[in-house]
Parts: sequence; C-alpha cells; structure tokens
Amino acid sequence: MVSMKDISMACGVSVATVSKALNDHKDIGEGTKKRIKRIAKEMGYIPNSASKALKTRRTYNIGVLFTDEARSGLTHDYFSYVLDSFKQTVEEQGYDMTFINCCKTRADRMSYLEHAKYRGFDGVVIACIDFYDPEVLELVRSSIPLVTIDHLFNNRMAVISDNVKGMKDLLTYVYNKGHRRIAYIHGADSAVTQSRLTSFYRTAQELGLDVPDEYVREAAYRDTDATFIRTMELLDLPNPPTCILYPDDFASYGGMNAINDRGLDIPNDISVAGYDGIRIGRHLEPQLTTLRQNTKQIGAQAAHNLIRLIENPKTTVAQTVVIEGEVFEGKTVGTIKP
Amino acid sequence: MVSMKDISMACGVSVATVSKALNDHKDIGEGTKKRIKRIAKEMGYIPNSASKALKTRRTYNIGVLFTDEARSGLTHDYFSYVLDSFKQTVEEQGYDMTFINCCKTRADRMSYLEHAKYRGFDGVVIACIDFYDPEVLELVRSSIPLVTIDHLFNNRMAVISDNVKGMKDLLTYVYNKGHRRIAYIHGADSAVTQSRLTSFYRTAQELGLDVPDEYVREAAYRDTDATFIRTMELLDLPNPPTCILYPDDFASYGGMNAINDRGLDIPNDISVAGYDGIRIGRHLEPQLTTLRQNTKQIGAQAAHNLIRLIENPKTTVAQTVVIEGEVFEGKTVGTIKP
DNA sequence: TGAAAGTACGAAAACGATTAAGTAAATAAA
DNA sequence: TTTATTTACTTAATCGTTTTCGTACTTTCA
Repeated sequence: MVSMKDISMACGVSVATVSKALNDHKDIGEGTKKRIKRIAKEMGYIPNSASKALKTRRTYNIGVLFTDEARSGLTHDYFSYVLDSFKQTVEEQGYDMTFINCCKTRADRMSYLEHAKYRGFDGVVIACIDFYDPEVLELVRSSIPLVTIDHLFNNRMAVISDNVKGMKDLLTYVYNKGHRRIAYIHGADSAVTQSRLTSFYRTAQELGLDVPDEYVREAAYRDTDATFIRTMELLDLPNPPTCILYPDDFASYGGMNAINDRGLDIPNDISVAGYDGIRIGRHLEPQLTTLRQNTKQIGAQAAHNLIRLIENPKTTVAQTVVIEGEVFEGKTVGTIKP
Repeated sequence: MVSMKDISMACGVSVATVSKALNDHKDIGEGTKKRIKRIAKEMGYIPNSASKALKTRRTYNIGVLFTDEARSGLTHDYFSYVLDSFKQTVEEQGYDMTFINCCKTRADRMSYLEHAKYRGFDGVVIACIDFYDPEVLELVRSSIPLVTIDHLFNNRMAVISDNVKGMKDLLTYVYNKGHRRIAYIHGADSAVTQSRLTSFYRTAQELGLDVPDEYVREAAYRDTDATFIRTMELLDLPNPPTCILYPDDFASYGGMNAINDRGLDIPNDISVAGYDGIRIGRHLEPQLTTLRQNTKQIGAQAAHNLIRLIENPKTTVAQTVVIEGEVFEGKTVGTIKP
C-alpha cells in the first residue's frame, strides 16, 4: 500500500506538502502540486479512509437501518426501491452506505447507537422498522444526524409518503368510478396505518360515503393469508362491498385469490385496489389499480436532506418532507353504473 | 467521545494496559482487568473502528457489489434474498457490510478496486453484475479475498446455484408429467444462461425428447414484454408446445399474459414453469411451478466461505460451492395423458 | 532601501488504537 | 542466598492522515 510518505520521498517534499497538494490547498505552488499529483497517480496511491476518518472525524459513510421483523428490509418490495434510490443519491454525493448491524443474537453485540458510534457514521437513515424498539429510540435521542422514512419523531428530520393524500386520492378515485360500498382491509397498527385509516374515514365523510363498521378490518402487511380470510368475511356479509382496498399490493393478491375462489370476476363482479405500486402489479393481469408511492423521490429526498443536515448541522432545522404518490389506474377497479 | 486515554486516566493505568484489558490479553491481572472493564462500561466507552483498522489493517467490513444494469441488485427478487441471507450470516460473525460505490457518473469516482482499497474491505462479494466489466476484472485480479455468486472465475472462490441440476430436474419433472413438446424461452447470454441451456439440451437428449429449433428462443431476464412476444410466437407455431419454460418467474408472467390473451387456460390448455421461486409466485393463482433456488444457502455459504478465506488466507484453496435448488410443484404444469 | 505582505513549503503534534520490548517486583528453583 | 522465572504493568513506536504554526525567501510599496 503506497502512502503519502512514499510519495513525499519520491517527490523530495514533506508529507504535509503531499497532503496539501492532493487536497488542493492554496498554499502549494502550481508546479509542485502538478508533480505530486502525477507521481501519486503513477505510484497508484489510494488514500486510506480509516486514517482520514481518524483525523477529520468524517467517514463519508452513512448507516442504514432497514429491518423487517424477520429479515432485513432488502426483501421488501417497497423499501428495497426506496433504499435503492437512497443509495444512488448518496453515492452521487460521495457517500457510502453501511448497514447497521441488526443481528440480535450475538452475546457481545452493540446497540444500534453503539454500532453507529463505533463506525463513526456521519448520519443514519431509518426505515421499515419497529419504531418503538428501545434501541431505535436510543438512536433517535442521540446527536447523530438522522432521517426517518415513513415515521415522524420529535425534532427529527423525516421523509414520509403522503398517506393522507394517497388514501384520499385512491378512495376518491374509487368513489368516482361509482362505488358506494367500499371496504378497507388495513395493515397492523403503525403511523402509516393510522394516517391511511384516518384519511379513509375523513374522505368517506367528505364524500358522504357510509362506511359500516364491518367494512373495516385489520390484516397484517404483506400477509396474503390474512387478507384471504378477511376478504372471505367481507364476501360473506349480507351486503358485501363492491370494492375492497388492501393494506398493500402484495397482500391484495391474497384477497384476489379469495375472490377468484368464490368464482367472482375482477373487476366485473367486485373491484380491488392495492397500495404501493410494486413492479409486478403492472405486469399481471388484470393490472392492479393501486396508489403508487414515489419511492424514487422518497429515497432521494431522504438522502439529500440527510446530507444537508450532515454538512451544515446549524442552519438546517428539523423538517418533514411529504412525498405524494399517485393513483395508478389499472384494471382492477371497474365502473358501477348508478 | 471517551477514548482509551480517558479510561487510562480514570483508572490510573497506561493506555496499553487498558487496551490489553479490554482485549483480554493474558498479561493483565484479574483485578485490574475487571476494574478497567467496569470503568469503561460506566464511562460509555465505544471503540473507534477507524483507529483500530489503522493499526490492525482489519476493518471487519465486507464490500458488496450488487449492480443490475440500471439499479442496484436491491430490487432484484432473487438477489435481494441472497443478499439478505449473506448479510445475516456475516453479521452473526461480527462483520459489517458496505456497498461498493457503483455510481459511474462522478468525475472523481474510484474504480471498484480503488474503492475497496480505500475502505480497506477485508473481503468482497460480487453478484448480479456484468462480469465482463473491466472494473470487475480488475477487482477479480486483485489480491482481495473475494467470492462471486453465480459466476466462476479462475482461482476465485464462487458459490453458484446449481443451474445444471436445476434445469435437469425441472425439465424431467415436466417430462414426467407427460409433456413431450416443451419449449424454452431462455435469458440473455451469461454463465447462468449457458448452464441452463446446455442442461436443457442434454437432459432433453437423455430423455429422448425432440426439441425443434423453433422451441428455443431468447428473451431477457425479468422482461415481461419480451416473453410476451416470444410466447405469442410459440403459440403461433403450426405445432405449438404443450409447456413453456421461462427465464425466470417474473418474466414468466409476461408469457402467461400472452397465453391468457389467447383465451388459453393454464394448466389445462398449456403449461408453464418459471425459475427462481420468488415469493409472490406462491401467492398467486395458479401457483407457479418453478425451480426454487436456495437463496438462503447461497447467501450463507458465500458469507461463510468468504470469512474463512479472510481469516486464513493460506489454508483455504479457491473452491466452488454448488447449491442445489428444488422443483416447487405449483399448479401451472398440468398432466398430459398419453 | 527598508518594512510589510505574500508565497511556498516543512516540522511536529495529533487522531485512537495496538504491540514489541523493557522493567520492576514477586515467586520459584538451585 | 543467589539466580531464574513469572507476573503485571509501562514506554514508546507506529498505522496514514490532517493541520497549526513556523520559517525562509520573494515581491510590493512607501
């Protein structure tokens, strides 16, 4: 490994001069600077991030915490797209991304915060996680620059998908297609669920829509078995809905299976809509009508805001960015004639 | 940030003693060791990975290169599961995972190898990538411990899904269901494609199966449009196949759409099979028959072998591990009576 | 011509750890 | 009792950078 010392010897200057030349400090002569850079390149010099970090206290490394219950957020349709966009954006800005170790089985493991300090992350992004985990709270209460996705903490930067407008738009879309008996199978309790549920009720009221209690049921996100059962229950109602909204696209297929099993046709006999806009939904027939969340924007905004926060901690106030999605008009919501 | 120096002062010993005590060296008295550890914990001491790496030349950090054409491998059904398993395994062993920066737009970017050296990765894993990229070759020719997934380089460790046996098993399964006119729409050229294609032909021969040239067509992986077109072409043949194999599960849905558009029923009129075993395939109706690759094993083996290589570079020879998948018997391949 | 400014570089300390080598005291062996 | 060994620590160098403070030499300006 060739170091600045090697270059300094090859050039007949001090290491200080090499450092300054490579970092374009102004107090180095043009000629020397050129020469040092040339020799450095010739010798195949690569800086050492560890020693750089040690001196400057900046790692240009961002910690990511994406942890589903069982697995990482990597296998999660929605979050993997968000993460992908986040990654692309931070890399454009010269930052790297390291996962915060979330293996909870090791005896000598560190907490999330300890791990973040250990690695010296310049900032941290959190998503797809149990936000009530004490370790998450510890991290959030720390002084590390941090951005959360789809969850709001006090005085912390957040990027959230606009679930209020999303649900409103989706419900309104369905309403405008003539549906008046609309059921909603929602996900398990969380900030996201609450936003959508509240928006669902409020929008229904605004539209003058009657929503019987039995039309609103709970399932878990991405749980096709749960939505299958809930859907069966809805279909068994004396006055079943003409349209069912699901927690997310993936789970909606469980519901659609129930509907198909009953010999009903989508969208002629009953309509369905998902939430997320996962890729495969656009490639299956009938194409899934859904609220497509803007994962590209969410990831990019989270990255930009986090980096801004890192690079000027004073001027940036904690702010929340809300990213709108849009109704993707597939073929699973049919028109009801009055 | 409390450092060893702070602890040494609080304990009235030298920093060397603190270091040795915390690292359980044998030449520190029991009492002192206990005391130092206690005080360290009380003071909230967290080691500094940068300075540790600087001295020891070990980062306990693994670089990952997962790069699809446009995006990272994060949004790739198969690879995201492999990566998830890899992550879990390395974390259990005390390693972290950092992405190798693959943003190719920055002017001052580093090559993959440069980046790996810069960050001092103890090892690198590569998958889901253009293995002919010159930068990848540079990385492969370097002396960094490295494991590739689903690709074989000379003298490099590799973990590959058993595409030969996989295709053989899948084709044999279909054959045993009575099919004799079996088409194969394969993916674009790559090591994986070649293995499967070769195995397809060889197995066909072993089974005494006639495969007309027009039954074998090329599409791209995960490209539903391509498989849609190829499927239409197959259906237009004077003597169309009774079963079509696809490049992967995702792409198979493009083919199934074509089949449905023709008013044909799966599996009664025609059968299809995918490859991968993506999660949603098991939750859609009809359940997709496919070759389920063992992503859990692939990721875990890659991690274990890489870490073994890192921890004893001498004794470990470059080896290839082949992980078998298994036929997942869904409902898309029907039985043909003789 | 002399003082003030500016330019181009170097010396050395520091970041937070590890580790080889040294040392003093206690213990064991001769 | 003397010598050898063991124990428990310390000293100091080092990893590869960055950065403050000097310093020698030039240039500028009164």
